[in-house]
Amino acid sequence: MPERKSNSKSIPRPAARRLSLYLRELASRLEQGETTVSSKGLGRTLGLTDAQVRKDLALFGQFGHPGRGYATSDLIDSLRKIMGRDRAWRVCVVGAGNIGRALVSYDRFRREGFEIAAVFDGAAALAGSDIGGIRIRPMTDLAKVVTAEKIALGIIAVPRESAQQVADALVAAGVRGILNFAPRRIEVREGIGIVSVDFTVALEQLAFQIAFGRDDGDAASGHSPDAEAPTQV
Amino acid sequence: MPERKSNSKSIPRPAARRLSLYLRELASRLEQGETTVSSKGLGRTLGLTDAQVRKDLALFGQFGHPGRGYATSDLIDSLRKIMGRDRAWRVCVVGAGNIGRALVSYDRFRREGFEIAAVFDGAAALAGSDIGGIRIRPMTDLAKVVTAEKIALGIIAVPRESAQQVADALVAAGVRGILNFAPRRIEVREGIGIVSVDFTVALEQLAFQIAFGRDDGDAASGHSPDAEAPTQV
DNA sequence: CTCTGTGAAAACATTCACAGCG
DNA sequence: CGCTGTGAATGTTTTCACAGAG
Repeated sequence: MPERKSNSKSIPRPAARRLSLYLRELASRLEQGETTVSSKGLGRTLGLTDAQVRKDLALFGQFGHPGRGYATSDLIDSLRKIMGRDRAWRVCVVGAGNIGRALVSYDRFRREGFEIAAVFDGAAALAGSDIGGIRIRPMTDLAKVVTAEKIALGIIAVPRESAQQVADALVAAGVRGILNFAPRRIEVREGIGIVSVDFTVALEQLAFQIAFGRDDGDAASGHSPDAEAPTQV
Repeated sequence: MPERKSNSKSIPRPAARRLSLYLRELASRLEQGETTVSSKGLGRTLGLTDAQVRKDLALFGQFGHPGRGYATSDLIDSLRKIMGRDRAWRVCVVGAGNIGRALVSYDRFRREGFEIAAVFDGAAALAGSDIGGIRIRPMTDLAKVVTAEKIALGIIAVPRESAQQVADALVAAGVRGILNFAPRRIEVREGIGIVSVDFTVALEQLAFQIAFGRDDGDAASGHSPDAEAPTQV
């Protein structure tokens, strides 16, 4: 087996998750007018130690100012860049059922730079109708539209049975990553990103916390990137 | 600070996540008629090593048969019991917007033993209307209904701004755990379960995988239990 | 020979603790 | 001082590797 190319420094998996939390919290703080934050303050509201926050940020460079903390706005800019959030992502949703429709109507995606550029559904009956002004297209148009609209990410909101097949079609059409809401593991070839969210698993983790009496508070996490050699939720 | 009571043996946090995956995969295999599974076979389809699977299961007892593997049906029963899935859970949804409506219509919850017994929304305008036959009730009825309907879990599907307040109301009403879809960390007192799912964070993890070129495939995970001394997604 | 359960080793992640900057 | 960045220490999770059961 060939050596796996290890990007730059290789980011601890748990750290990658936390980066999103930092970004979300920082945006909130900037809105509150906090122009500067300390690792202690950030860790406090996220339930992490100050050392943890500093270690995570230090993975990508030196963003802080000794004695002063981090400049909120600058740190946001840096993190956005690191996470690929410094540009808009064009997204398509496959499946116009309950979940698909809710996602298409979820305004936050657009505000955060994830623009839903197309919606597909296999049911001929739905083709031509629309969700909040976005037309539902037949699956047969997928490859054509993904290319024409420069769509980089696909969201799977179809039943379990057709999920892998849809994933294959998305990858063949050229998307670079998939967010999967179907309750099964999706396999994609190396180089394609994958994150899964399973609502039932999320509720089950909750039941487990209660039934088993976990006392630690961190842990399960509702979506999981289940990539090439994956774990998934 | 007092010693934290450690339940039974204390389950590795990542293992708790995987338990849900085992259960989901096992159910699928039983349906296919596979009456027996090996740690290797299970690990294979979930992207885990066989040793990992055995270690996880061994945390709770001895379920396997050397030379033979695990009896699918028995293992499912054991895992269901361990995870608190051997009984029905009554759930309420707070927020009748896009996400709330999609969740109420998500049939899989009921099939898996999570029954949505009530839906609440703060907007007076919605009170009285219904979603798939379930009446939307005003927030003022929350405590009364949670008690009367013996609701144990609450799902938060309201905007960020009111999420913590709704969480407090749910806990005060007596729920034992909360599944949060609002994009912020929710604080609950010790003993109350919490898992969060943030769609934007899920997409962001995907963007990160692509932008940063992560090559490992496991990692981020879309929902996170952000309990008392939490981490959250 | 197949496959589990499990100590022991290795890998990984978090926390500590402190030098050094402003 | 307050606060960052970081090696060293500690704690946790995964993998290895094998004894023993069927």
